[in-house]
Amino acid sequence: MNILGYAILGLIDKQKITGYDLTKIFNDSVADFWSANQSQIYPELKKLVQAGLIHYETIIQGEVLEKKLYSITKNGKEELEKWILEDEPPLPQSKDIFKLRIYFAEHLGKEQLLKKFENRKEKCQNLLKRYNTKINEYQDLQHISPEKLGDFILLKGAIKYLESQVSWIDESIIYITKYK
Amino acid sequence: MNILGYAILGLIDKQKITGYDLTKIFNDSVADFWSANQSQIYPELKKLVQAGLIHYETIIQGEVLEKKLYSITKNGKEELEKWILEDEPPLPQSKDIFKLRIYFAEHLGKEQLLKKFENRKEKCQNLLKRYNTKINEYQDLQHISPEKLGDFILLKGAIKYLESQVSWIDESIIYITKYK
DNA sequence: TATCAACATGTAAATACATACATGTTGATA
DNA sequence: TATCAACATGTATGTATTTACATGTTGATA
Repeated sequence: MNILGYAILGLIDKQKITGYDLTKIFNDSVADFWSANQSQIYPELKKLVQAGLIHYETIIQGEVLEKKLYSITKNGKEELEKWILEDEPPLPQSKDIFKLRIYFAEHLGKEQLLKKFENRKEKCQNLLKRYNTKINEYQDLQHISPEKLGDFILLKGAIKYLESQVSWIDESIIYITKYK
Repeated sequence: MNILGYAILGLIDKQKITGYDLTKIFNDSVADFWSANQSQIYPELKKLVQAGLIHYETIIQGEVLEKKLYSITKNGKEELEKWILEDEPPLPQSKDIFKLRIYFAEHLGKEQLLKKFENRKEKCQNLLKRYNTKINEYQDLQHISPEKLGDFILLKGAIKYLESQVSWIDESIIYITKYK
């Protein structure tokens, strides 16, 4: 089974959910460490049902609109837990077009280079703002519920990452200004 | 044209190079922001030749071993520069199995969770050691050559990222110890 | 009551990527 | 001189992912 399958399994395990809402989650809340298109999700859900790891009940929304509410099976829960306990793979490699272009910075003038960094900084700060809003919901750190601890730690990680990016960008702008 | 094509174009532009050495570069020096398998590279080189963006001379190594030394064409250089100047896409999304599993931390015991973080920390520190060795080659910051500025800045970025990761992990270990 | 964004579920086609297969040479060293 | 890691170039197959297509409902609001 592929990783997306486990990701979906884990999300369904947290709560009964539709394919549509799964899609939103992959584009919002978990986008920082996993993502998937809607066109991947529906087929994957089908596979998981066939494998007996999840099942669904059909809900009628309004007059006729059918939506499928998925939940995890005992078998699915077992598979999920087995997978979570597996050894971790090597550090992931990310692909970053911006950095790739910076690697070819010989072709860029000083101003063009600075502009690219300023632009990147803005993007980081926008995302940072969103994440900071989110983390304010976790005021009561002392009594954080066990099932929210992972979410909180990951959000902290995303924020730390973005902050380090911004600090790197500021530093880089100084280097470029001085030495380019 | 896909991004790998531009990546290869840019690398060839820096120096005449073989497919074999390109492969090594994608697994070593630029792996932090781009990567590619050997099975992608050879077909891509063929496409770039067909598109007239690169060409090659055949070199004989030893008695009979033929290797193809690629260089960029005028046309290729133009395409490359056009691409480098393009607007930057949104912040890249990376996929991280470790973080995905942490998101499902309800299923992990305290010790298991701590072990995963310790393991991650070790991996970060190993890579950090390699990068720190690398950056020591750039002592003469004052007179850094313009074509090395990008490399240096990116290496700095990779190090900053790993350091922030390690700091995040340490912080997380404290949270887990306290609140799990 | 018309409009429209959000809700809801899927498929098709193309591209990108990883893993494995396949073959042979060179050069160092034991 | 036998061995073996590194050099060197490719192809085949399967999987993962993206982009686009395709259709219809619901509920808010103008």
